[in-house]
Amino acid sequence: MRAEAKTTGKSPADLLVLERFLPYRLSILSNRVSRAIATRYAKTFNLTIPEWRIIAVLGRRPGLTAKEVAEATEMDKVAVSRAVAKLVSAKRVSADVHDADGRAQSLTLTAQGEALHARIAPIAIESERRLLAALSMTERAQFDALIDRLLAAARQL
Amino acid sequence: MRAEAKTTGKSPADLLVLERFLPYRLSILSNRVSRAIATRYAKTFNLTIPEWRIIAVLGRRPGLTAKEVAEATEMDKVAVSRAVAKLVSAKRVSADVHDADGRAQSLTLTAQGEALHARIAPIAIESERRLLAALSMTERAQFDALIDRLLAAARQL
DNA sequence: CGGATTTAGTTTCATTTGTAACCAATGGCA
DNA sequence: TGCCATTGGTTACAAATGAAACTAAATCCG
Repeated sequence: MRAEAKTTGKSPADLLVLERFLPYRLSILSNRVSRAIATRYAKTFNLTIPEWRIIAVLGRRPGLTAKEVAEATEMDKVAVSRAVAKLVSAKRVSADVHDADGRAQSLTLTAQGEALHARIAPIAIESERRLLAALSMTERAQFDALIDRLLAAARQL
Repeated sequence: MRAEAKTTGKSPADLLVLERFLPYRLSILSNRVSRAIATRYAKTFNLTIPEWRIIAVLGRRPGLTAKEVAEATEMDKVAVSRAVAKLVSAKRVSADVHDADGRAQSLTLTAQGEALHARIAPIAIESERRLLAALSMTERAQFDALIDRLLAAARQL
């Protein structure tokens, strides 16, 4: 077979434009959003994103173990361990030995943690609302559904 | 989209469900996709994501300076500096003093870099295609447009 | 010109993050 | 029982990342 021209004449399949490449775009979008939110929480509450996630999940589901928190937040267990340690030492979360398993710990928000949760939840909702203000209601629903599908697809990449 | 039943005492505005929180979902999606792709490139080509981005952008736009690369890839200049250093020492990129500015460098792919680019581009396109296989053509277009809008919105968060 | 200011890129140092090894409690199961 | 593989969680170490200080070249402007 005849060799193709060296630098020109790329076939469409080979044309990679970073700015249009979905994984790249997702990364940029996620970073922009996360950074905006993270700096806000860091300044106001001295809270990192992993800590924030743990507060959020314990707020709705008290008594989870570290492992369950890891599953619920999709963080790995080391990250959870570290964030929990900080939260415990800040008296925002209490860790009690689990009834049925001496290794596991039952994690719950302390009163302080509850108070914090009550303050951050509305802010989170508000941030999301501000971002989504760029879309109509129908578009939001569409987007949400599409993200769901992609999340599932991405699981088995 | 389903209406939330008010079964807890909390008002809707305060109800934060991590799994449905868009910034969280975006982060998870982006991570899954990036991780899948990154491990593949790491194994096959010994290439990190920042390096990969630089190769991608120089492939289409040779002669950019580090600063321009930073802008094009949305990475900060430190990250670019480090990745470029690795690429240069691996002889994948060459950095020549810029004609008009002695501080700047003109970055181009070497022959090796070109060859690498020619190999990774189709793989990238293919990965993206596999992910997007979960969506119909119309949905892809929709999604893409929505991401564009959110990217713009996220810029001024 | 020539000093002050800005800009391109690098280096340094502190933090964060990821991987693997580790410890201790548990659950099989012979 | 008692041994061994498994599991929940932590620790240790290495690599990646980010912020700020730094070098050197360019620009501004008297």
